[in-house]
Amino acid sequence: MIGMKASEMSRRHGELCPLDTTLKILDGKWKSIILCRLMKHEFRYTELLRTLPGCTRRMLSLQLSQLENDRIIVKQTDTSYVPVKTSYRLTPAGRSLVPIVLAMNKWGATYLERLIPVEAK
Amino acid sequence: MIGMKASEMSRRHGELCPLDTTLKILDGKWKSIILCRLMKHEFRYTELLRTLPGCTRRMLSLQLSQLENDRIIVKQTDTSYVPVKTSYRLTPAGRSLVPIVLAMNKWGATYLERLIPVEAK
DNA sequence: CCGCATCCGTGCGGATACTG
DNA sequence: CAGTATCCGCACGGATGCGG
Repeated sequence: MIGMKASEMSRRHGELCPLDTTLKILDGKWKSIILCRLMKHEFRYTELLRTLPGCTRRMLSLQLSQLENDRIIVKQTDTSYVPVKTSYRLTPAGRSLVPIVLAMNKWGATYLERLIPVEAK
Repeated sequence: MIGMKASEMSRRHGELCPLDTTLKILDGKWKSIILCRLMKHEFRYTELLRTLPGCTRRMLSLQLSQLENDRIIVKQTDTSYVPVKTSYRLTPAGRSLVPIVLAMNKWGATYLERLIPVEAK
């Protein structure tokens, strides 16, 4: 089950569930925030790393390669430089996910606001 | 970190991230499908269990109690019966999540369709 | 009918060191 | 600069049994 694509993972309930496919794609400690970065513009690897305090190179590589396997982002490697320059940007599929990510972010913000009075009592 | 509410969990990147709050609420093997069931109508515990092939009582209880802690669903207990009758339904917060769940489901379906030609080659 | 307690395997993510 | 390799702790979820 390791290294499997999200599209192959969503048969957990017997049938293939599109909702779980989407959730699986977003599942990973740094994926959501990486998508938030990449929806602004493309990023270099180290540049991206610097915007993610607490994220190790290992984790960044893992999350990026999973997003790449799921065709949400693409890596571009420019070998005409030494050391090599790589950059990451959203694919069409990745861009089509942006409105949903924004909707989830907005829902979460409202949820947290509404929750404060409940938590405080 | 165990038994923590989703609202308390989303500080992983230092700042509180509403997007991660939303993802955390949906994070759990059976939560998405439970929400799919409860958006139709309320369910009894065992009735719900029968619609989730492969889900154990332990897992159903776990997922339900987490959704309850996050104020997405409410449990109603009718003690006038023996054995006790319990049922679960969406809260206002839970109902407000439905459009997003539907959007994710739709996005996932389109994603899987588009992927088939890519995977096949 | 509706759970909770316990034990346990597996995989995620942290820490650290190494490389083209 | 942009990764990979290895080791490891811990939480998630499966299996099973008990209880109000």
